[in-house]
Amino acid sequence: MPETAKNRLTETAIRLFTERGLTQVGINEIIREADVARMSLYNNFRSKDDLAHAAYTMLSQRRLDAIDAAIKQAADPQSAILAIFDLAGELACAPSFRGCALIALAAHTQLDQRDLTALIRHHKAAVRDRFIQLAKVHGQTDPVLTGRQLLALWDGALTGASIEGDIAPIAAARSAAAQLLR
Amino acid sequence: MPETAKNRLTETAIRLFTERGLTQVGINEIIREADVARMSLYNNFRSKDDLAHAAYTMLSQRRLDAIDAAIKQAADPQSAILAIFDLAGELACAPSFRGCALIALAAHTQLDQRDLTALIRHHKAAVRDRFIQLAKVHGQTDPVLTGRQLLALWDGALTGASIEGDIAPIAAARSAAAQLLR
DNA sequence: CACTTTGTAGACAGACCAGTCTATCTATAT
DNA sequence: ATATAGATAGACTGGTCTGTCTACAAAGTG
Repeated sequence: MPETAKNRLTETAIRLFTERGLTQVGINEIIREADVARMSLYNNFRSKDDLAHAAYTMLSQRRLDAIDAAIKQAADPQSAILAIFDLAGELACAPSFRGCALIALAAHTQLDQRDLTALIRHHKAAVRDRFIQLAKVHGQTDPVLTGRQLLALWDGALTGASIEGDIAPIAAARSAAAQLLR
Repeated sequence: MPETAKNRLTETAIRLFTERGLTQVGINEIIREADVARMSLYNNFRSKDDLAHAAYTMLSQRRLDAIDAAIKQAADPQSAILAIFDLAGELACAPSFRGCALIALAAHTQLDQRDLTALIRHHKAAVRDRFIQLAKVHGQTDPVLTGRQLLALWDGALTGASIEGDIAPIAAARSAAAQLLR
């Protein structure tokens, strides 16, 4: 990936938005941190929301890629599901961890920001579909229900770990996932 | 409760902060909706953060009171836990439902707002303690772990319902709670 | 009546915000 | 050599934000 102004902007936006949230980061800070001129932002993106859409899209894709990589490495569906929760544990170990950035984004978006709302829904649906698929292969009688249960545990684990500043909620959610698969 | 300016401010702040989040509501809107003069805010509260602290404290207490009422009405620990998830379902039916206001607050607070951060932690610890107590009375071998699992389901349920605009995540979390208690 | 409390209306300061515009610079490709 | 495309710095507009200040009004209490 070349070091273009556009890429520096997107990467910086991902980092700052993840750390503090969409509405708590101004474009002045973004262009300063990205070491880019103000007009380079508006030549590459229509608006701050447009940059946010690009940044959160990339963020979502990377998170899904990490989940898919964890699934691929696992020997069976059950260990794949547990590996996904281990991934949450790794994320939570970063000092700047502030929970799931997409959940935080949901708390920052207004109802009229349809594109961002759709992005959040799409991301959560994608994670849910992976859980459902794994539950199905694992032989659950109602894989859709189990998938939804696992997603609730996942979201609750990341949220709880962020609030408490501890990975105990993730460990608990992981064990609950294992119990649900028995 | 008398109709003082202070009470109108607190109630209005609770409503607006719950609907849109701390940083998305300005004091101009609050004083307009509360039908109160600007100085009545600053005569009763030191700052916007001070008003927020009062509003979210009351909000947290009301949520805990509702949980305690649901517990009291239930015949046994298991049905008490399920009743708490039914409470989530009722909350999610409100047209202005936007998920757990304390989780949203966590997404809006900066690291230097210690009072608000402590309030969020305290609230989640209080909910967790109720789950732990119920798990204990229900005879779980590791009630602290079960309590943490139930809290993760609760947080994930409210978050999921808010994002999807549907109570399916709450129903799934409720069924997962029932499974964990078996 | 005098005094205090509580509230009101609105101007104002100082900071920050997103987004526009201009003028200049630089590299590359023709 | 020149044209083009991308980048830069920074002024500027119009708006919003929190918080302060002043001057005034109503209402209860001694």
